[in-house]
Amino acid sequence: MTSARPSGPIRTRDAAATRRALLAAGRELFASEGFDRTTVRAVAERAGVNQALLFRYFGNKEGLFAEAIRDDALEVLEAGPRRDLLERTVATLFHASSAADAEPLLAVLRGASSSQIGAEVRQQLADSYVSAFADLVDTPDRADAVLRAELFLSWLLGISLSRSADLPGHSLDEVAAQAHLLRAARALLGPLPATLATDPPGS
Amino acid sequence: MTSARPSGPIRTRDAAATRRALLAAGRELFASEGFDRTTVRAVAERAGVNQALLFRYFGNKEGLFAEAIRDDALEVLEAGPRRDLLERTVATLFHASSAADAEPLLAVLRGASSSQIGAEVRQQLADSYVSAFADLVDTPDRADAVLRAELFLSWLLGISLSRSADLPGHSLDEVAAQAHLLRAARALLGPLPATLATDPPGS
DNA sequence: ATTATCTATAGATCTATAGATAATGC
DNA sequence: ATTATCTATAGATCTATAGATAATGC
Repeated sequence: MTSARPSGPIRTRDAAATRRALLAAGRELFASEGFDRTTVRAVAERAGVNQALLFRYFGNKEGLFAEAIRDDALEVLEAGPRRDLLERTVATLFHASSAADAEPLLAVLRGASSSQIGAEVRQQLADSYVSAFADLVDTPDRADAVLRAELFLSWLLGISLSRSADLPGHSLDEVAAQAHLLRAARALLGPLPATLATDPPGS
Repeated sequence: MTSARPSGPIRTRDAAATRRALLAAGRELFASEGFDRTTVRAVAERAGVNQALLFRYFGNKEGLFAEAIRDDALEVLEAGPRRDLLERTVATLFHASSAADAEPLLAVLRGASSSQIGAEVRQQLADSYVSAFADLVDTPDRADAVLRAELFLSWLLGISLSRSADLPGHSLDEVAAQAHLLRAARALLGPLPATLATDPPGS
């Protein structure tokens, strides 16, 4: 018998391990390739299991996607105090290559390319992020706060796509990019400048 | 607009008109569906021509895509003074539904989902936009200006995707969204605030 | 006996091509 | 005669399923 290893031998009958391997492989591929360009055979191959098992355990490709992004897509959201959410999210997005932590977030974002895939789960996750970002906006107008948060989430989506496609912007100074993104995000989510605010600057 | 055929049916032998119809149909579908989810049969059907003609005139699907986005993708860039580029681009993006003017821009952006499709043409167009946006940045550091412009283009991509998918953000107040986007874009592309600006390197 | 895994393949696309048909030009 | 258009289909995927095989539990 082989001694137990971290990623474990999959051939041995172990339904739970097979499920986990498929979920992990799915998350990786969905994050880097998007839903459409990820094939079930590629997921199964990466997981080291027969592709028929994907259907046995998840019904279909969309079932795997939904479960893969549901599991821990809120990880970033709950990885620290809400105060640091902006900085933490940006850092996660830009460090996707070094750590696998961003995969659920990326998978959610990239799933957006396929309009009807995992709609309810994806919508729910996107709403969670939008709601959390909206909480950072200091305004009594909730609709406005949500609008700004949605614009920010769109930005994260665009950046993640640009980096995985070969559009410009994937190979540049990441530290500077983070700084610029954070600065603009604060302008987006922060208080309106006095010239645009409803009441004029009193002092 | 969906089936507007200028002069008579396409059945009449007219290679030029057939080409134009395929290009127009391709632009529309590539803009709204992206490259992957657009089928050659759907393009041909929308153009009202036999699908075999697409291959006759453009070689393959990618050939159609490349020619479709090359034709007038720089339209927005050249539709007015560079001074107004930011405002004009944002307005074009948000008014995509009312006018077909944004289709080339959207097609370029959405083509980003498929990493290798029309790579050279797409890269060239993206570079044109990035370069134009970078020109708006008032800094002697060209690399930094390009970086900021790339982040902005990524934002446009994310917004266009969010609006065509069912992610949140597609049905909200567009006037307010434009205002927020412009404000944050100015923070991104504009001069750095004094607190963050450092001494010029090597001064 | 149960069920995790594997083999083999159906069925549905989708891109692309070969060759037939038919409308124009000479 | 040339060539734009159409028919029919090849060939390559890809998702999904039915049923065989083999490892575990009772």
